[in-house]
Amino acid sequence: MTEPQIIESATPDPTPARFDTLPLDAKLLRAVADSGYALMTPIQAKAIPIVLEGRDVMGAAQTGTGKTAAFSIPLLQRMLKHENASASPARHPVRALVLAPTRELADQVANNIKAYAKHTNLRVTCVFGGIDMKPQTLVLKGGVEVLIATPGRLLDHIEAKNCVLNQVEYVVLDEADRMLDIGFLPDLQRILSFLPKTRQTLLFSATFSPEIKRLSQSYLQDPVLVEVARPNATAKNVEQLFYSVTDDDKRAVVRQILRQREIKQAIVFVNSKLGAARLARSFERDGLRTAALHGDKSQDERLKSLEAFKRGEVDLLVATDVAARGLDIADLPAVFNFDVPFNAEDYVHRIGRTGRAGASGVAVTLVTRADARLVADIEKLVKRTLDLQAFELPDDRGSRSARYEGVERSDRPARPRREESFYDAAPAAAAPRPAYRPPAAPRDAFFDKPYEASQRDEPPAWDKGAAAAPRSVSSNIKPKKKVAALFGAKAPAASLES
DNA sequence: AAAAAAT
Repeated sequence: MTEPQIIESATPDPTPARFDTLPLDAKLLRAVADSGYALMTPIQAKAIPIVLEGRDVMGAAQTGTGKTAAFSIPLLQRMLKHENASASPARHPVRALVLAPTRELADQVANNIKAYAKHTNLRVTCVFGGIDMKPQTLVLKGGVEVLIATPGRLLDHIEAKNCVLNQVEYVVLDEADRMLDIGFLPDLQRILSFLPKTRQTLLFSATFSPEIKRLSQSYLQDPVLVEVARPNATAKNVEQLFYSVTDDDKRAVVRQILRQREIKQAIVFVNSKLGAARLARSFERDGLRTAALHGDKSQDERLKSLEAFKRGEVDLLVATDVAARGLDIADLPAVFNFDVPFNAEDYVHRIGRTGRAGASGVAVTLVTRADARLVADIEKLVKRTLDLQAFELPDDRGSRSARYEGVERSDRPARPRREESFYDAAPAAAAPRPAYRPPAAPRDAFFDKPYEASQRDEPPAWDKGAAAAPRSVSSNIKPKKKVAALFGAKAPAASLES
C-alpha cells in the first residue's frame, strides 16, 4: 500500500480564499452565495480542490468548520461535469451516496446538499428509519442522483430493491470514525458490498484515532489525508470547564451555572436514555423549558424536540450521544456534560455543538470521583491539561428537588406552578456569592492531584478484565480482536502516522 | 457502564 499524501496546515491561511475563485459551475456558485458564504474555511480551501481532482480524501478538521460543504460542493461539481454515460435514463441509478450515523444528522446533511444543488437538476433525497418507508420508496423509485441515508434503513431499501446502487460513483462517510466503529461496521460493509469497486470515497470527521485511520485505508484508494490543525483538537473558541461534583449536586450545579453565566440555551448531555428522560422532567419542574432527545423517543418527537430547540422555544435540550455529532445549532452558547462521556472522542464532538462557525461557547463538564479514568482519557486525547475545579453551591441549594432528594415522590408537597421565568425567579439571588471557590480547598486527595493518563485507581468491577492492559484512548474500537476478526489476516498495515 | 442504527 502506498503512503498517503498528506496535506496539512496548522495555521489557517491568513487570507482565506473566496468560493468564487474555484472552478465551480455557476449554478453551484450561485447556491453557495445564496447560503451566505463567500469565504472558504481552511478545511474547505484544502479539501475542495483535491475532491475536484477525483482523489479519495480523508478529511479531518475541528467541529463547526464546514466539513459538509467541504465534501458536498466539489462532489456536486463532479456530478455536473461527469455525466454518468453508462446509465440508462430509465434506471435512475444513484450516483452519490452519503452515509451518516444518526437520523437527525442525515436529515441535516441532506438539507445542506439540497441547498447547494437547488439550481441544478440533480435530485437529492434522504432516507432513515423511524418513519414510514412508503414515501421514501416512491421517491427512490422516481429516481435520485444523490442519496443521503442512515445504514439500517438503506439496507432495507436495498433489500426491497427500491434503489440501484451498482453505479454509485461517489461515497461519503460523514462522521467517518463513527461509521467505521464496531457497531456500524457490519452494516457499512454490507452496503459497500453493493457498490462498484471503482469510485471516489470521502471520509470526514473531527476525530480519527490511529486505529481508525489504519482501518479506513482498506476503503480508500491512494488517499490524500487533509488535516487542518491537530486531529482530535477541540475548537479554540470553546471555553472548557471541569467541576468536581457529587451526583446529588449535579442538577443544582447546572441551574446555578445557567443563572450565574446567564446562559439562555444549552444542550445537556447524559449517558443514558432513561437518564435523559428523567433529567428533562426534573428541569421542566424547575421552570426551564426543556426538551429531551434520545433513541427511545419516536422519530416524530425527536425531530420536534430538535426543531423546538433550534427555534429557541426551548431552553435546554437534554440529550444522549444521538445529538453528539454533527448537529449544527446556530449560536448555541453552552454545552453541559452532565455525565462524562464514555468515549473521549464523543467529548470532542459534544462540545463541538457550541462555538460553531467561529462563535464563542462554553463547555461545562461535571466530574464525579467515579469519572477519573474517563477524564484522563479526554486529557490524553485532546492533549491538554484539564483544570478540575471544586464547585461550591450556595447553602440553600436553591431548589426543592435537591431538598427532597431521596424522599418518596408521593410524600413530596405539591409543586406550585412557577409563574416567573426560571432566570427571574432565582432563589439564590438574595445571597450573591461566588458560585465556586478556586481549588484552594479541595474536597479530598482525589481531587487534589492532577489527573494522569497513567493514574490507575482500583479498577471498577465492570473493568476487572481490562486492568492488566492500559486502556486504549480510542475506546470506540477497544476490542481490537473483533476488528481484526472482521478483516481476517489482511488487516491493513499502512499507517498515516509518520 | 451506553448509544446509535431496521422492525
